[in-house]
Amino acid sequence: MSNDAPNPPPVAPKAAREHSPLETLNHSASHVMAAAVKRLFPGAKVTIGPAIDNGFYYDFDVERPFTEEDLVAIEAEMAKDVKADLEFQREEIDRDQAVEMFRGMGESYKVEIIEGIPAGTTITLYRHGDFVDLCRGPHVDRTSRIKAYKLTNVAGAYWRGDERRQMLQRIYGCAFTDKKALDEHLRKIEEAKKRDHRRLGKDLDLFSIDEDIGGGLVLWHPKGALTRYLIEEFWRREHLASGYDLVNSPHIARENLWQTSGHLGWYKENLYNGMDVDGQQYLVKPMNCPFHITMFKNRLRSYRDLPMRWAELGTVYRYERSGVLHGLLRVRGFTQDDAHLFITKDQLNYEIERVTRFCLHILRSFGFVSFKTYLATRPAKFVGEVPAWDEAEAALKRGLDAIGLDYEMDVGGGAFYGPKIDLKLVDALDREWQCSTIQVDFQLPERFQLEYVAPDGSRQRPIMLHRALLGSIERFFAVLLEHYAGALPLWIAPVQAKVLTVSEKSEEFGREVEEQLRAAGVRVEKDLSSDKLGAKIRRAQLEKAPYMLVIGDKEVAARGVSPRSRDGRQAEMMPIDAFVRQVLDESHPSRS
RNA sequence: GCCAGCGUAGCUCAGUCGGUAGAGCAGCGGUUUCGUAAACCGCAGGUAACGAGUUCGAAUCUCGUCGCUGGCUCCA
Repeated sequence: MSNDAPNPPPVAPKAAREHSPLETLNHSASHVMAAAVKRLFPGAKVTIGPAIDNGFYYDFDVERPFTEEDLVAIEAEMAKDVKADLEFQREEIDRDQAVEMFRGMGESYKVEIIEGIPAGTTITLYRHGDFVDLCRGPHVDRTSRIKAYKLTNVAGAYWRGDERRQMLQRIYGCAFTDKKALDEHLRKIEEAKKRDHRRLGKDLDLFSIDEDIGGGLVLWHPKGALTRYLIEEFWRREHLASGYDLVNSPHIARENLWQTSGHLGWYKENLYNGMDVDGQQYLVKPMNCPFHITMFKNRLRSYRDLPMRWAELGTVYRYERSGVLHGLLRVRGFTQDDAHLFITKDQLNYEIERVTRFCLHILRSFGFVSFKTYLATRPAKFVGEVPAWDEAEAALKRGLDAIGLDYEMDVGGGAFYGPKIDLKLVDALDREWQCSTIQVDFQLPERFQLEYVAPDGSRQRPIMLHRALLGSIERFFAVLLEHYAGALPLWIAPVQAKVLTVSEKSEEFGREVEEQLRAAGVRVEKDLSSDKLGAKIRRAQLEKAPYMLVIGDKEVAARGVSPRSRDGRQAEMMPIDAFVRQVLDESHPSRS
């Protein structure tokens, strides 16, 4: 295994955060939009309107929600400002004056924002035409810079992201310096739609979510289940080879356990109602850790036993609010590729580095090459002692540094029980996906009074690391589908080769080829229908079969196969066993 | 959960002003036996998500419920 070999940094170091020209343009476009909205809806109150990853938005407090027609009208109204080529003027103003001014305008949200800024601070305003907005800037110099833009959708959003506060109406849009760039952006959105794992799941017959089963509960169809099996087999093999032990735990446990673990307190909103078993309350598990911990406590542990690395593909159930469910990416029942490491304090550094390397190895095996790493630190609400937190954060930092992984700080983003490393995958469309997480936990060893016997005979408390590499099989599968647009790598493709007969005359040999391939361990299907070859190819192509084996008179005569790959490449005719060798040879994880 | 939009055949979608449901693909049966992205003919398939209301009459208008989609909040 190459787990411990140093790996090159997967991503280039990121420059300090600053405003890109496109961000500035988008931000300016949001001002132009706000101006248009104020003209069309004089009663609307403005709030905030930043540039975001792929565009901008602006939140308004309005009498009634915007409609699609409103968006068209607002877009047209914006054109007036763009055409008028207005200048963006920066102004500085005293804080108290600013409060006065916005109060006079009836812009109560702006007043609230400014009142949150310390007294005596100079406030900057940006003005174009008659519209003035509290804003740090920067902006483009003139409205005519906004050559191409589109308002894409409207959505509700809470003021300051707080669901107890006013629901505002958010309009999303995007702006570009020319029409071509806008069209390119819209094309990308179309491309993303084609890759949507929900679409692919249906088209490729991989999985479904049925309302009769329940939202967020996944049915894995034969082909999806086969790929899942292949992923899991690989995962188990790699874990065993990497010093993990595999464990298994049940789906429910007595309420007591969740009382001790603390889930009944701080995780209550995600728990399903319990069930009565012989007068005892049982709960469906939302996490696997208490089971592994209980296993740890099953006997007295020695420092010689540590580190213990226990891994389980553990299926958990968590209540998620109906509005957040999304295909396989956000579900209510899912299988975590979980593991818990019980270690001594001295082992913390090494184990963090080791598990991070292992994580990269696993992810790279699936063909991901680009990652974004975040070090999430102590949140406002936390348990434990500050020195212990600092120590754990330092250990995580050292682990990342030792590997040479570039990372960003996610200040206050840690779990309440410990800091963590979040590793996000960057996919073929440059989107980030949260899958892997490596967390230090001081809390549970404490709550469960975990102990091991140290060399001096004293009882010591171990530290726990929680980690999931793929995150959940469901989410990871979705990311794989979107990354590969459904064309899964050969080693996890549910069907590796499809036998396509040209006519009935080649049917017998077609069956023979299928049987031979299957017997040799190739995942194969046949299409003996009376359709013409073109139709069979088309079907196999849409099914994203890696190899198509056309069987016609020539192949029958030569007792060979002519593989066509899904990228359209046509190989020379070869004997069946040569093709088998080729498939088996190519069917492996990406080298990492 | 909240805001908005949507829900018509397995899938993708039409359906005028409220007048009693339609296409393509898929499925099934037949014909065809064909060489690299869709052969032809036929058949079947719908309590219009569900429930109530308005109306002589509802896929169409109204209300409620459920579900989905895009966001918000939360997150593997």
